[in-house]
Amino acid sequence: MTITEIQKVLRKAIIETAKAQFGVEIGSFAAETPPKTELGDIAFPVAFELAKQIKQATGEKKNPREIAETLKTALELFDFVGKVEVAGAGYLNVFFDRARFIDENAAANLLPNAGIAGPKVCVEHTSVNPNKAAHIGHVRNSVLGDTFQRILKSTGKQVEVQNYIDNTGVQVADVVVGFMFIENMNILAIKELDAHLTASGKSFDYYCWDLYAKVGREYQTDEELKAKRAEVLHLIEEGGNETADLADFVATRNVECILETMERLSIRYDLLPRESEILHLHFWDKAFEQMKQLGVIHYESEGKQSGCWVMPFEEHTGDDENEGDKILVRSNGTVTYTGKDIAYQMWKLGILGLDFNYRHFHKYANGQDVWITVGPQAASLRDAGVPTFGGGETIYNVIDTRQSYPQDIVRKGVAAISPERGEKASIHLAYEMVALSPAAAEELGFALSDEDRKRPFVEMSGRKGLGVKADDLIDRLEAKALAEVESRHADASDEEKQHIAHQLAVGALRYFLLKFTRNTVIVFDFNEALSFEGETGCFCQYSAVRANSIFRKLDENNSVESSERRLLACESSEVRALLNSETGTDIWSMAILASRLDETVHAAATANEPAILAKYTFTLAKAFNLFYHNHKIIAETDETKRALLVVVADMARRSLTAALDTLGIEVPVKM
RNA sequence: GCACCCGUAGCUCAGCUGGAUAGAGUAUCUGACUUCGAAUCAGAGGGUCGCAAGUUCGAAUCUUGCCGGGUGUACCA
Repeated sequence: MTITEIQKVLRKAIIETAKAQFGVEIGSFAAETPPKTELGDIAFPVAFELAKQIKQATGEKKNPREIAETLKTALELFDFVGKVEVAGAGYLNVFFDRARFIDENAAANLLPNAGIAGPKVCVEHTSVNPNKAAHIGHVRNSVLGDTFQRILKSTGKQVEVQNYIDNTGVQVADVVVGFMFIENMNILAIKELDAHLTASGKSFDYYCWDLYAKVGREYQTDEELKAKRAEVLHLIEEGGNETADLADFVATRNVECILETMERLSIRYDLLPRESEILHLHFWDKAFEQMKQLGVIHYESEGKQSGCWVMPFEEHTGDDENEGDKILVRSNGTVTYTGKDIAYQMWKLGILGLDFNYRHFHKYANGQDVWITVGPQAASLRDAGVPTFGGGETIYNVIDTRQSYPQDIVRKGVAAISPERGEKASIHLAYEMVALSPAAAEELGFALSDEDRKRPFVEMSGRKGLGVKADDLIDRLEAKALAEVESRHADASDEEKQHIAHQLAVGALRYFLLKFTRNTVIVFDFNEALSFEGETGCFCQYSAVRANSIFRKLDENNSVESSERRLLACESSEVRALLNSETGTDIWSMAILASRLDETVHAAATANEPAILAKYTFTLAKAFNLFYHNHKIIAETDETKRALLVVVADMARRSLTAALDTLGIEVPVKM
């Protein structure tokens, strides 16, 4: 039995006993992990709550300890329970039958549900405007989304990963304005430039990064240029003209660059839905129709919002008469972003009644395919082995917390159309931004105002060109890791050294972004981000590498065969005695910690919080480091003890490897 | 104005639906490589959990009010 299963059985027993003995119905109650193994494996502080309820129901005053004693007797009947202790004022501390538990879990799958295709869910993340290179703030989004997606898969969900491409928005328009009216380039010239950049080892998205910032600066003084923006935007939205073609090329090239950047971090997608198709396939019209029919939207014929279609949004009341309303269609007849997003979310949930057309976009090195949406003219491409996209049972949108308000409106809009799915089907996975300390911003060569310098942090801005570009940071991490690998494994081939350096860089960056909980603003610090010591991905990888190294040695010596490991499986009195000794408790605490992976992954999925898994992984790595320091596994002369150490070390390394894998971090062969 | 988030060790952060002595990393100081590799390990110092009330067997956690910081609040996307 796994811990989760044991917990379930114990809970049920407590509820039944409480009912039978005290006549009280207790609903949910906490099960916690005691602070130390010496205090037990699962603790239930349930007696306090029961005492209260008994008093309410019968007027009888019972001591929590007394209640706990009664429950203890009931729990001790289970054969997987070693003993139960009543501690403190009424804690119920359950100790497992250690030998039995290890016997059952030693060879078990640590993530029993992984790979089982349950209901389909959609996770949207990244969604970087395709007009520049990705910076570290975008990477936080992608790493969070990708890790969360992996967590969901580990709990048995079928996951579709989407990266929304806003290829017809103002941000793309800005860069297009830059190309057309500052650089005076047409699409041919841009293609030439692209080829030239590629040949000289530079990238298109970096060029756009600078150009975008330049356009932003020019706008401040050049009103004429700013006027071009609306013009260009309109042409892009409309499609079928030279400007739109140019924009499409620019956006697509940036998408390719961003996908490459993300692939460096083992982040991949299944689908790239584009805004251009949402427009051209008239998703909004369909949603609009439904909203009108259902009466969740109404036409304003007078007042400030005269001529607009608005959706009431009661939660947000203010002084303004129309504060509670959200405009979806402007008085000039065009639809707002919120309106388009409602239609898009409906598609994701499979309730729009329209679908995109699709084209194969790219095959990743690992064989995974990524598809992109295409317009109506390519309808014939639909049936050529195209997978089914959208229609998720639940949809997760990884979007930074500053978008909470618009996200809330979109979710309520969708809920108004589909009350049966309600607001629960759509989850905003909000996270705080990655900002720069004023010092770091100046270190990057940015002139700050006196006011900015006094602030706790300054936010990154693509528009201003202020930010740490993802590829730059990965490059720095790889270079630093390579130097370290070089100093330790000078004899390895260059290819191998680079591969290891790459794995370490990915581990460092992913862990760095995951160790903070979502609602913590990360004030970016180069020293911390580039560190390989302490609470880092590298630390966790090191622990796993050492574990593998021990097992490699074991195999070489051939001293411990798998059969010998199974020796432990017989619950001999020897093993029992050992496990209940003081060193045994130490070994046991390693085993039980390694067994908490599944529980932790579920907790992370339920709380929508990948940091929970990251913290666990670090704790596990740390515990294993200590474990192999305290216990000499290969050199252990007592055969029984050695077998036990091997089994437990194996549990730890498999758990650690699986945890790292779920975080998207690989274990190098050496480091 | 209103809404949401944050305030925990010098610094950066955890702390699960209230529970056991509030924990990590880092920095500082002191130890440990003839041992399964020291990107490691051990030890030490370091806390009025922003402030004040309240709820109760029990509060870093829940409620209220203050103080300080952040982010939103468009016929922008």
